[in-house]
Amino acid sequence: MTRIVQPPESSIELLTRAYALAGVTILELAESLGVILPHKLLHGKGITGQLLEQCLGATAQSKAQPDFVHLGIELKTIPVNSLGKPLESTYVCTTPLTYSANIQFEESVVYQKIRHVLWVPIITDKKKSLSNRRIGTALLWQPTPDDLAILRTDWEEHMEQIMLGDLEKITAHQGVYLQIRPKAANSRARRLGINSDGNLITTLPRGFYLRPQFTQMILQKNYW
DNA sequence: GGATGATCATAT
DNA sequence: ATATGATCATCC
Repeated sequence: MTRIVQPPESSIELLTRAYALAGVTILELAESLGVILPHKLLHGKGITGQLLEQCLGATAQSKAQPDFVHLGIELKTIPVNSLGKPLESTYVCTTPLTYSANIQFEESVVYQKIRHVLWVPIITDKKKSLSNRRIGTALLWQPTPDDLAILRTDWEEHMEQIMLGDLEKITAHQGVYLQIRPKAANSRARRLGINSDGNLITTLPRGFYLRPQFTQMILQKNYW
């Protein structure tokens, strides 16, 4: 998608733009941008996030960088029910599977993406169509020290398992706030990884995700 | 009903 | 081919 909106110059400007979208439906947003919505969300799972990126002036890249690089802010749309409860987990970034060097949590892509997030709730009724989902009140958020302590521990445990070459032992059951799940076109997709003997292997691509319990806590703490 | 593992579209 | 944008589909 082409960018027709200039990037916001400050976090305040970004938040002001986001607030102005509260109450707008996805159909209205799409029409204002001249975008035709897919008839089924199955064939346009990422469209909501892409519409928000476009109208908020995100620096449209597919990189391991926050959406607003100059502000260090990541944009996340999050589907919520009428009570504000998240309906899905939140993808963070690709999980490195050939990891070896000594890297600290604060240097990780996970941290760079999570340290400052503009959450845009999308009020969603899964029985209804994408077009009548409605944008909620945005929240500019940073993790608390307690949040960070848990996220750091989760990340360290995941990365240790990867460094030990235990890729096939990874399961979504692991991690308090941050989990690892498949992130691929399908279950036959393969990426390079390292096994417990230190040899290169191919394995299922994975991504880091935030559990809904965590994002629910974020939203409810900040809206209530 | 909620979580895990699987999947779809697009940009680069 | 891989990363980002996510939600779907099935199992418990």
